[in-house]
Amino acid sequence: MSFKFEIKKKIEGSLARVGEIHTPHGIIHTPAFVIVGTKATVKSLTPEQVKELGAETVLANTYHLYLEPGDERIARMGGLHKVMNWQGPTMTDSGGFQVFSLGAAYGKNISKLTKAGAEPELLLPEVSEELAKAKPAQISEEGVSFRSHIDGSSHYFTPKKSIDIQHNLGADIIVAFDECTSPNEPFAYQRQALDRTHRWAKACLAHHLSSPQSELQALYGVVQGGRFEDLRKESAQALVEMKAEDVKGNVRGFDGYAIGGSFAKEDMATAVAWVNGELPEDKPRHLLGIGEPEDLFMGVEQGCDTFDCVAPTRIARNGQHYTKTGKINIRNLEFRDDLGPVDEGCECYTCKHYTRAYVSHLHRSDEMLAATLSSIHNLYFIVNLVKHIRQSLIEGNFQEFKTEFLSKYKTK
RNA sequence: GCGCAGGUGGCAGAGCGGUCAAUUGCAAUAGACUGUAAAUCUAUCGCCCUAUGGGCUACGGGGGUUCAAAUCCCUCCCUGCGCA
Repeated sequence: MSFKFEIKKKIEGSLARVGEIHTPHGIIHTPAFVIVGTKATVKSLTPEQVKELGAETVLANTYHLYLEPGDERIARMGGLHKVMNWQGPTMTDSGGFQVFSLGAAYGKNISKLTKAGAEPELLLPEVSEELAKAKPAQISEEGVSFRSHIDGSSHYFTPKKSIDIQHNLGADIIVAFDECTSPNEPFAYQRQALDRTHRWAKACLAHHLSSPQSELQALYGVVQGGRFEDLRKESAQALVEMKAEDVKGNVRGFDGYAIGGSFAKEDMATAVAWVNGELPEDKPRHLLGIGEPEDLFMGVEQGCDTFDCVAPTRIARNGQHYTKTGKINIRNLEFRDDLGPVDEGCECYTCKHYTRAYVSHLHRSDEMLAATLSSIHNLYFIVNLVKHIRQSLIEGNFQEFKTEFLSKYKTK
């Protein structure tokens, strides 16, 4: 197995560490931000642009690629790296998040993160059976039935199926099929969902190790448990204990762990800390779907090695840009005649060559280049923020860097 | 000059006697977005106020009919098309 995690430096009195994840397609220098390219493309960017802005790893999605163009077709085309023309490390998500976004969260105002003091109606249990039926994802004990968001056709995912798809896709790091629950679900449901996620994790591990692909691809288990300390810790422990025999007869566990779930923002740091306190030090930890600057500092501090998030590219397409002083929406009137760069002092391609006024114009006129230039900037900002965090850990001035950055960076 | 069709909020374009400060789209002004149902979604969008209510000014100009007119009539101005 060519996958390896090396810790280069541990930070005293903290869960944070600096490391390297070795994959068949290169090294991920951790802490690292993984760029999301759901449908085997980072929206609006070529792989050359992705590489140039400093990204090492790209994450694609099982559910989306299974539907279109089909994982078997991707395999026939030569696999994810080949079709994308991306030579670096890759990950695929399992479709577990779609269990949530197309299931419990469907049609509701809930997402990966819930605002502090979320609306009371979100805390109410599902009342309408009709509404429940309208959801494209329905969970059963064995798996999840989906209706395609593209054409409405029915599909069924099981742990085994998710792993098969991810084997066909061929990413360096793949993820166990899990149920991402809503933070508003009560303990009893979280308990039940967690047991199910664990059974699925076990099935994923066994199926993965029974395939020769396990020599080439690493599998991460996903910790769930909602906002409950005992469930979170139990989840981490349960996954760590899971073992199965691989094709060569070696008994193996997960190659790494991912932390999943939808959080109330104020709960996230504690949940991550609970989990990482339980996970073994020598395995990489990925924090799924998290990536705002303040969250990245938190995640690193609490012992996470990698992160992925759609925010940099999604908000870029909607005109919003990271700057050292907080996010700005370039479409706003105040930037229409602003001849400065998007973020003063930024070394990205966009900031080196274009003005706020021009980027604003591109967004106002819905030009395709708007998405490209803005995504380059935002991805550069976040990828390099995490690189900077890594450097500060190496140099021993993480706290100083964090304090300085966050004192200037305004969140609303 | 004659005939026909039109002139409605920044633009396009509904409405054709009361339920119209006026459908809708675009533009505009903000906001949201955290394992991508997302190049998406939401709000506001005549003026003023003691604002889940009230007042004022408005559908080319002017004048009428009517309890009531963006909607009907007269007239003037303007635009497009056709014919001279």
